[in-house]
This record gives sequence, structure tokens and C-alpha cells, in this order.
Amino acid sequence: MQLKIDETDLIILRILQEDSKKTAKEIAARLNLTASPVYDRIKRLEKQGFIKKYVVILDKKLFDLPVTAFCQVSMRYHDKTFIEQFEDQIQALEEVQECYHMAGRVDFILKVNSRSLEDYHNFIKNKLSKIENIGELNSTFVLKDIKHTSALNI
Amino acid sequence: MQLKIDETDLIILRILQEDSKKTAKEIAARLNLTASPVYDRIKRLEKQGFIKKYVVILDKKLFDLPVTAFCQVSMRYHDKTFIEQFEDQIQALEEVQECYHMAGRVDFILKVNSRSLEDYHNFIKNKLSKIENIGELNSTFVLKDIKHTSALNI
DNA sequence: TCTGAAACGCACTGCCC
DNA sequence: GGGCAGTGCGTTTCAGA
Repeated sequence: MQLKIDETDLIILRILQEDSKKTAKEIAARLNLTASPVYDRIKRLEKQGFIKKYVVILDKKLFDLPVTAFCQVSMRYHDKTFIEQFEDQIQALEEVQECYHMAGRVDFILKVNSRSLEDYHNFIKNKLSKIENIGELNSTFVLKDIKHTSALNI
Repeated sequence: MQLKIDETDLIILRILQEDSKKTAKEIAARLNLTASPVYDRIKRLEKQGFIKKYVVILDKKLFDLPVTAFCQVSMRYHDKTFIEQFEDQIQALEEVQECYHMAGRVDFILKVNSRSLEDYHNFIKNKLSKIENIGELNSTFVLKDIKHTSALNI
């Protein structure tokens, strides 16, 4: 099974990153192909894991989640065990939309969505700070979502 | 046109946030309904804008974009014109996957994907720092993507 | 708002080059 | 690797409750 992708695959992926409802036929038209090879390529890209999943993107403004915060977390100790334990526990927190292990003074950056400042407060108090070995917590709040895309720049 | 959504809509949206390939029939089974009302509801949620788009999520690890950075930007002046100009110009930068206007000492946080540290350097030098009125730039790099979901916690 | 049925087009398969 | 033809199924529409 080859894990190499060519320019045709990239074009297909760029289209699907913008609109996964596009039919094989429509994509084929842009490539001067028929639907079959496009269909085969998409199936191959799924099987090889390049395409992870198909999802809908919701409009955050229309749901009741007006508070977005970045929370910078520093650990007290940096043992492998503590780090892995932290990562596991973060996975389980549904409020956390993104989490990155960082290089530098801050160990982790979390992006959290909340229904209100009070909910965010409760998240910090009852969930995040319950995780063992957290040293410093530092929250900053989003005033406006300027740009947010799920598409990779491939 | 009503802009209110009920619990049935929420269940549908939660399913589609995880897998938009689920058929109306499959979703209907979970709701003890037939496909028609599920279909109608999805169409309504699209038309009302709750569903913004259908996309594929790619596996970032399989594409050649190993460098992810958070770039904290402070503006020199904070006039409306400068802020809006910055927002517009950021939209056009394909390397920027996310950008937020922040409360606090730092004005903007950008998340940037690059093919290499050198590419990131060139992005900063040739594109970002070309934007007028930028004061401070501060980059920190992602060691590991712990969690990243496009799904809202609705 | 949901059910059920009918029509259409696409996903998907198999075989050809 | 791409094209072509066939089948099943999901989407889409609509009458009725």
C-alpha cells in the first residue's frame, strides 16, 4: 500500500476540506476525469488515514458558548508519569477543545469553550485544578474569533 | 423561520459533529423516527446556519507540516482602523489556521502551521511583520498536539 | 411534525482499456 | 492508472395524518 500522494490527490483533498458534500462527479469535472478514479482515490485516502473523518462545522455564534479562553498551564514537576497523566485527563474534559504541549516556560496551552464566566470558573475550580501536579494557571479571554479554519494548508 | 432548536436537533448535531457521513436513516434509528423528519431537520439546520459546512478532517501528522506555533502579537497603537486592517490582512494569510483578538496584555494570538522552522521564520519575516503597526511578536512552539476537536460542546 | 411511498441520483462494484 | 455500465441505497419530494 503506497503512502505517497500526488497532485491529483492534493486537489481532491483541498476540495473536500472546503466542502465534503461535493460529489465524485463534481470533483471529477474539475480534474477532467470521470467519477470512478476520483471515487477510488477518495477511498484510498480514507483507508490510508489521510482523511481522518467527515464532520459538520457548526456556527459557534449561534450556540450558547460565548466565552472562549486560553489557559496556560505550568506543571510543578516534569516526570514522564505526570505529563502522561495530565494528557490523559485532559482528553476526558469535554470543555477543552484544544490542548498543546508547548516548548518554553509554559507547559500546556488549553483552549476552552464555556457558557459563561461562571461556568469557566467552575471548570477551573472543579475540573482542571483537580488534576495532580499543576503549578501555575493563567487564563486569557478571547474578545473575538478573527479566523478559524479546520483546513490544513496543503 | 424559527431559530430555536430542540433536544432532537441537538442530538442530530452531536452525531453529525462526530460523523457527517451518518445517514438520515441511521440517525433516525437512534431517535426512533423515520428518515424523513431527520432529513427535514438537517436541511432546516443548514438553512438557518447552525450547520456552517461539511468538511473532511485530515491527519496532520501525515502531511508535511511538522511545525505548529502560537504567535502572540501586540499592536503599537489600538485605533479601530489598525485593528480592522490587521484582521483583514490575517484572513489572507493561508499559514494562519486560527487567530483571536484577546483581552489582556497581548492583542492577538495566531496559530500557524509550517513545513519547517525556516518556513516559519520566512512567514514572520516576509508576511506577518509586514503588517503595519505591529509592536511585539512572541512565538512559542508546539511539542505535541494533545487534543484537537472541531466539535462544539453542545 | 411525523409516516410512508415513490423518484432520482449518487455511491459503489465489476469489468474493460 | 482511467473509463463504462449496472445495482443498490440514500437523498429528496410529496401526499396524508
